[in-house]
Amino acid sequence: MELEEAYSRLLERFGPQGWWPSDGGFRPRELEVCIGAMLTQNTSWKNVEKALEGLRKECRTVEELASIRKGRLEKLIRPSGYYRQKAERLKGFARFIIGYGGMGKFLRKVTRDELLSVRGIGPETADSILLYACGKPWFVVDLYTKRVFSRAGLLGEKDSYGQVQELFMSGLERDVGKYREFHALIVELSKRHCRKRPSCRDCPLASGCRKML
DNA sequence: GGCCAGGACACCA
DNA sequence: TGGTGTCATGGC
Repeated sequence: MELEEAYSRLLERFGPQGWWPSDGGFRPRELEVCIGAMLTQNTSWKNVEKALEGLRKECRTVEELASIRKGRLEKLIRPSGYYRQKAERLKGFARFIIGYGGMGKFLRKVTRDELLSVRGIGPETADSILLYACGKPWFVVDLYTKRVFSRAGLLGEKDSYGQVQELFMSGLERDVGKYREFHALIVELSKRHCRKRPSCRDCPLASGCRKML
């Protein structure tokens, strides 16, 4: 099975996921993706939503994020876990964006290396921001991507982030919409088929692997 | 009551 | 480079 075929199968089964930013009150709305990408590190999206819900009431711009008291920010994002670390890193990220020239310039011009220089932003978070906030074609690799596609026989269990990303970016049409949907569909596949009691029989990709993530 | 979620980083060999 | 401990809440 090739990657384009895997994408088609997932899209047909689960439909479009629509992960890109809706209007949640942050300005610009892409800021929600940037914040969410950091808050969701090793954390379920449900908990992130709780944190965003509190945050959006009093902190909707990078300027507000940079100036809010750290203790207050910790309280607001507490449901997302690791709240001390994340509060510190979010404020640092906000200062970085302001120093960069503001959200507008940041979204247009920031590079992957520049993002990786920010404390708290690693490869997956950087690519999530580039893809879902900046609209640049960087494929997001997560643990699920590695596990699902190594079981489907398309990559090795121990391939590095860069190797996996290269495989997807060379094996797919370079298209932001497709990259966005594909990553979201892989997460959806993992949720539905690979957790707890694996339902492998009708798995669209690796039928019969019978393994949990 | 244990396990784990849309990771990153410091530290070590 | 590769392995390990740490950070922490909430849902199931």
